[in-house]
Amino acid sequence: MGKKDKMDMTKERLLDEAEALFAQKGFDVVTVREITAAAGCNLASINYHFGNKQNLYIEVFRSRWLPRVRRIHEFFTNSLPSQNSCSPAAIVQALARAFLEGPLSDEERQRHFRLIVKEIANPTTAFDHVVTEVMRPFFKELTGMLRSAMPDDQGEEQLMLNILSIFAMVLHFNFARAAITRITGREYDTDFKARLVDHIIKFSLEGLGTSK
Amino acid sequence: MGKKDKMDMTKERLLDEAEALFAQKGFDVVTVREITAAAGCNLASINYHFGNKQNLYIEVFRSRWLPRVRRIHEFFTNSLPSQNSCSPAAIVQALARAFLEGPLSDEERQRHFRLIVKEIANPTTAFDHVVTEVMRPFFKELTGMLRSAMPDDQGEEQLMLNILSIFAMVLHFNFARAAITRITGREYDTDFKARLVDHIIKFSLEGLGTSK
DNA sequence: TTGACATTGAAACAATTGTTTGATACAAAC
DNA sequence: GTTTGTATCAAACAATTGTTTCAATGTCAA
Repeated sequence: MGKKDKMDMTKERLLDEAEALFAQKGFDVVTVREITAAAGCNLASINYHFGNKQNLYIEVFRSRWLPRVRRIHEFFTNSLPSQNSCSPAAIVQALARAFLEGPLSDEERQRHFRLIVKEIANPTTAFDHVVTEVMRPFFKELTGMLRSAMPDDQGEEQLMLNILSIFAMVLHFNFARAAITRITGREYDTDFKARLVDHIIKFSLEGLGTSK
Repeated sequence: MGKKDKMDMTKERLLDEAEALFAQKGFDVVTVREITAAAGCNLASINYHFGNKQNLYIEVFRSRWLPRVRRIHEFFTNSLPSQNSCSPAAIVQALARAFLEGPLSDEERQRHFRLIVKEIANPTTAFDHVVTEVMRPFFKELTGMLRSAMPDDQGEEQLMLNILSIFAMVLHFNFARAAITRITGREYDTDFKARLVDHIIKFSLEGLGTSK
């Protein structure tokens, strides 16, 4: 095994373990000792490969989060019946499915949403990249699609609120797992998750007010 | 001014400033030096009055968060047209109004939701109290009300998901302020907030599927 | 006024944090 | 085989953390 490979392996392991821990506990709670121990490498390796802890965090978003959301977007686009002029129902369904049962594994999805929810709660510099590179463009794309799809033309603000509401539910049911389980007594088993997807799609569609 | 008053003042100030800071930054990021400085008292006062930092956090929930959610609940009950057998629309409207334009000031509300969202994201022992004392009972009450109010009797699970979805939106639009502003470019001014209340009520009602 | 008690204050404490250092191991280039 | 450069390692670093200590202060009861 070449030296280059070994270095890459360490770097990749660090990114993987760091993302998992950051998503689970948040940036400040996780220690570099925790990450390096999980990655099975030396304490100094984070500073060697990434400069400092903050840069590692940024790099997690750049090399893990962004590619993943691009995969989701691709899945969404491919799920649409036709490239332009779909029904609102088709758009919402493709959207919810892409995020909830798209290309991500269950563990991946949980990591993905927990990470971004922490950023939404307390935005850091990482959020700037995410907003400008992914969120704002995707948001514009969606409003454009929905505007031409909705029968009665709603205002820009109404469209915006509708999309935000759909994302609100997708985010909520993913990041509030533990709480929902404790409040309702319902476990997040395969059954319940499938039920959730159906519910979110149905609730969102009705919420749009175009399902009738 | 008596000694007792002064002591109470310090304790109250500590609780106020602690809640504001915990809501803003989260438990681990906030330092006891930050809190005591904001409260204008000595570094040791937290340990003197509350034993340790963790107890202060618990006490914030007991003496600030719980009373506030009881006020909201009272507001909700009083807003209902009649004590039993209301329409789903009336229930949802009273619910959303109680949380979004109820007895809480705007700043209070933001603190309130940011605090509980952090607990939902990463539950501590404080969450146990909240779940058993407030959430689960309120949840049961709501399902009971809605069950008898809904025309077609939906399953327990369906009712549960509907209520969770409403809370998902209430929580989301309160805690994701900064993110929403950055994504959409829309400020959280009086206008927008009023618009939000209307939207959440409408979206939720449609989502319930009983507005037709 | 005196003594007991509760609160505040400044300083120090031990533990943990992210980061830096210099030695070591090792693969590729000459 | 020597040199060069990179990655890893144990150890130490300076800074910050929550907590403790003990003297000083002020209040109320006797």
